[in-house]
Amino acid sequence: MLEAKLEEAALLKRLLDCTHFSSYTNESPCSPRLCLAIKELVTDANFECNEEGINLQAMDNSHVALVAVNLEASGFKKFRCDRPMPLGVNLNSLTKVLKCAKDDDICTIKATDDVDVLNLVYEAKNSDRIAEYDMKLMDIDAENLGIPDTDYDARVTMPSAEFTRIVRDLSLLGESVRIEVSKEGVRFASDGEAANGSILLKQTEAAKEKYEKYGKDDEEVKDEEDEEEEEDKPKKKKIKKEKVKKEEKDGDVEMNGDDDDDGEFKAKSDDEGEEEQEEEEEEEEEETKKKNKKRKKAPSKNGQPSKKAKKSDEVPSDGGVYVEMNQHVSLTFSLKYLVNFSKSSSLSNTVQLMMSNDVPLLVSYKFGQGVIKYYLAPKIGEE
Amino acid sequence: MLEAKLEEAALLKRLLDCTHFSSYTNESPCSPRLCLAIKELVTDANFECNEEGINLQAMDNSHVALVAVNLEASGFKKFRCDRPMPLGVNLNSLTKVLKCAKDDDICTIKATDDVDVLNLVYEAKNSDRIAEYDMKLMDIDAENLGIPDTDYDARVTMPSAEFTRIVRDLSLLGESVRIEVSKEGVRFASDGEAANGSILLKQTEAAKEKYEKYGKDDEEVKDEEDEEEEEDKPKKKKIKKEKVKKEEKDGDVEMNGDDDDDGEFKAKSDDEGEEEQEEEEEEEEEETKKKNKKRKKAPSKNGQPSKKAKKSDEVPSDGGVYVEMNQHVSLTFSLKYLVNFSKSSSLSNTVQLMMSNDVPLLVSYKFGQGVIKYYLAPKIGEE
DNA sequence: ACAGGGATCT
DNA sequence: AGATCCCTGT
Repeated sequence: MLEAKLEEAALLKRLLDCTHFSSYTNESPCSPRLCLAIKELVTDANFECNEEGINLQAMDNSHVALVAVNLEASGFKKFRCDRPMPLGVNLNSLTKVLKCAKDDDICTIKATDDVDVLNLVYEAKNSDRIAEYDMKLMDIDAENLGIPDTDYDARVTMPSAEFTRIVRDLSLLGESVRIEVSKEGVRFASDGEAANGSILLKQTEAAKEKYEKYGKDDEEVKDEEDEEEEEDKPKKKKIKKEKVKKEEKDGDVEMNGDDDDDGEFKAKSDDEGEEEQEEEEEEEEEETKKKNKKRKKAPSKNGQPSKKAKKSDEVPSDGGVYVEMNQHVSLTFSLKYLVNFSKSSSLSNTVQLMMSNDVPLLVSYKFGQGVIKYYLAPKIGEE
Repeated sequence: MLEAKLEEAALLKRLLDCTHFSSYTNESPCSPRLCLAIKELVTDANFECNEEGINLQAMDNSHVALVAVNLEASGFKKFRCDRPMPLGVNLNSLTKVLKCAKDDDICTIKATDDVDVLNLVYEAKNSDRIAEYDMKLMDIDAENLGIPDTDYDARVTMPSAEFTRIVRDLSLLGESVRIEVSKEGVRFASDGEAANGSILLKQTEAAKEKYEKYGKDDEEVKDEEDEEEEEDKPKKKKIKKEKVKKEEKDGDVEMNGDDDDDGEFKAKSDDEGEEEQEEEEEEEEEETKKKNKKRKKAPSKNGQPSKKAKKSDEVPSDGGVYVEMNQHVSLTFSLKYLVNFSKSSSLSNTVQLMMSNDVPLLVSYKFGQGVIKYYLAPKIGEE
């Protein structure tokens, strides 16, 4: 059976907003015909549960975008999953049920081995209210969506709010955006009927320092866990750039630091998982203000203020932009999807864009309990 | 070609809010049927650019109201316009493009001589972000809207916030307002189904002193420009009040200090027009904190604080009311337009109402970089 | 505390 | 497409 307890129901609620994007992206007056095109980008999804946590993968109905969420077992206040089980969830139903939770409720989800029902319990912090819901589950073909496993040629790390702002702005003008990473920085450009727009973000030194280790925390954490490569870290950091440029393999590992489901890292992951649990408790203590997660008390330079009570990010949002690239990339994407993706800024102050020419864009938000990744196929042969 | 750089994009954004008023003035619950009546008061406008600055004139679609904006070249951080050129702008498009600017961006607009595209560049203060937009221009018949060139019998100078409040309040009751200037002050009265309202503003001594020279700076500046009537100035100032009362002609000139394009006053206008430009600059100068440019150093007594970095006004808003009149006037206007006009309170703390019986009202807001003037025909034979 | 803008729902 | 509600910014 599965039993997972979350300190705050808010996380699930926000996560579902980010997954179950169905918005009427009618910001494109240029193409009102598209406004109704999306309706529901994702309606059903399998929540794959195992002892390491919960993974969700779903492809939008038009098979252009893919969303993958990973919640680590350590991100829960309590997590137990005796055997792998897929929970076939209708996102509309889950959205409704989650609306019945208050943001600060303690939320426990349970499923028995016959996985035909998901049990959700919302408990007020002071325990004077307990709400319980049973949601029917469905049988979804666990078509394992081939997550593209690419070595990206460019990675952009930037404040999620800025990304949100950019795609929202450009969606006022046109329906697609060309993202171009070059030595001068990253450029977002869109052509519309009324106007064309182009935004160039230059890398800042501050951002470079701040984000240099971002996305490689996994390693650090790992290292820390391993406890033996402490002295290695600094080295790694220093050569990181070179790695990206020279060692495709290692560079990619770093670039893909977010990858969760790769076999070869499994062993290590296991360790992490258990440790993380401990950390979790630690965290709670740390989270004096929020539900943030910063697991290890790593040589954390990301001592983040965690402004509101909403975002649980490790990096302040006032960020600046950090660009890493092996080669110039230029890709065109549908803005309506990116606008949807950018709703994840409620989960993290930082976003990473990973790109290589002619392969899907990866938009990744790391948050305290895991990571949400979006993949979007580029438009091809577009003007 | 045209190249104009503004210290803050916010000015343009606010200006467009004031020009492109399309609001559903549904503040009138009394007449919900009117809510949809306006939709778009002004959709397109020509931005007339020449070496002296930028002028915009537009009439609302129902030809009842007219808006005229003058931005002085001196109000820009940089301004260059090699030859006069009209930029035919769709205000909807410009609104969208301006939404893509952050308020504190440095904004540069450029147009080449073929004026088919307006180029807007938004540069973050720290230059790590540069956004560039190209907006298509259109060909608009430069129907030179006959701006009424009246000698006004009454002028009311008051805090713009108070005017905003009054028209908003009265718009809750009825759809028109009678504005009456008499010796006791200025009265705003509206009759509605639910209630009638009447607001009397009496002139205050403080306001008299404060505003005595407001709107007449033009003259001073003019004199300065002319450079030869220096000795005349003090004289003029002293008799100013008398002028208003005795010499209709001269009084009007003063009262009409803002008029820009009048045929018969052209000769005089010419002087005045140029003068105004200078005054503008004066005003800006006073705004020591903003993007001022102050060319001439006038004997400025309006050393005004200019609170925030937003409003660029020469007079504090805590104002009081100053009334000048040659004769009693009483006129009735549509409140929905006045409510729209009053949005310009974001540009200036002070507003001037100029009236004569049976001619359009002139509502004028002067701000650091120029002036925005609204003309509204009175309702006639109304109850 | 109020106003404006954005997002969601009908 | 319009109206209402919520959130953010001033």
